[in-house]
Amino acid sequence: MWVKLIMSILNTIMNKSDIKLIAVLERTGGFASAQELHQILRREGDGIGLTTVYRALQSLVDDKIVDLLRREDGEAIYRLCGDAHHHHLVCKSCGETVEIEGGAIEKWAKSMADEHGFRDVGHTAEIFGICSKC
Amino acid sequence: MWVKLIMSILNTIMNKSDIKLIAVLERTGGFASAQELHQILRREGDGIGLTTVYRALQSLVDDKIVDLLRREDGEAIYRLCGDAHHHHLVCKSCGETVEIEGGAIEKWAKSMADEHGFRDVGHTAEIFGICSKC
DNA sequence: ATGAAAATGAAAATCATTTTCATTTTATGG
DNA sequence: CCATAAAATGAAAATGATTTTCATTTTCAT
Repeated sequence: MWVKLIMSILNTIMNKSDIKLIAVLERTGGFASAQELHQILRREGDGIGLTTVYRALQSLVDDKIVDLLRREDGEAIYRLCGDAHHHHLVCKSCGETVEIEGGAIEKWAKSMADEHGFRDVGHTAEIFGICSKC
Repeated sequence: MWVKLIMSILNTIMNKSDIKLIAVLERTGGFASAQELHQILRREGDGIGLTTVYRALQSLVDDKIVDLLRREDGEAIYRLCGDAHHHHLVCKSCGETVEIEGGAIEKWAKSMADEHGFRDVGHTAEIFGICSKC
């Protein structure tokens, strides 16, 4: 009975495809584009359609279960919100990426938001340059 | 004679279209997409083609005369590098944008780059949330 | 089981961006 | 000034991610 109620509530915001996508994102554990996620599922034998992948990702973003970011070429990439929040230092030449800690950014975003009366704020911050090897 | 030499040097990195684009970016003074810049030039009677606008913007980006950023929908937007470097606080609901100062970010980017041996670093940082009116 | 609502996916549509290619403009040496 | 090779241009086609359409399938409550 409780299970049924809880399931019905869950169903109002989530369906099987949503769950599949969450599972893949969890398994791959980082950023991935819709096209990549679709290919992974296909490779695993799931016949899910690309359209459904896009729809599921959209609804997960709407429900704030998944974050949407952009690659440098403009392609959308997704990651589970639950992932430890970090930023990236990317080499423009070889593409090497280092995950870095961004405590300073969190504080900056918070204080700027407060100062201007914004709420529910998120942020993006990436650093790009040339790594020591290049 | 000097003029000729200087012009020939300038011509190796810049042509008339490049200059047109710089002029529009200067006039509009902020971010604009390739399509918008093309429309503005057309409206002003310039018959420049969209292809040329894209090519000019690309070469200006390569020469670090123009910065390339991304709107939330992934569309590329451009601005003159010379513009005072600042960041944005954007309302996800109504789109209102506030320019904010980012001294803390500059320091963070610098120290992270140093720590990991990166050079020639740039960065992007935007904050998005819900403004007081929404 | 049955009908309504939700989910699905194939194919077409969109839209920014890039590529192709034939034409025009520009610069340079004679 | 002229010929010509190189650079620039733009129309149209190609590309690639994303969205929309729409007919079909699945789910679910009755």
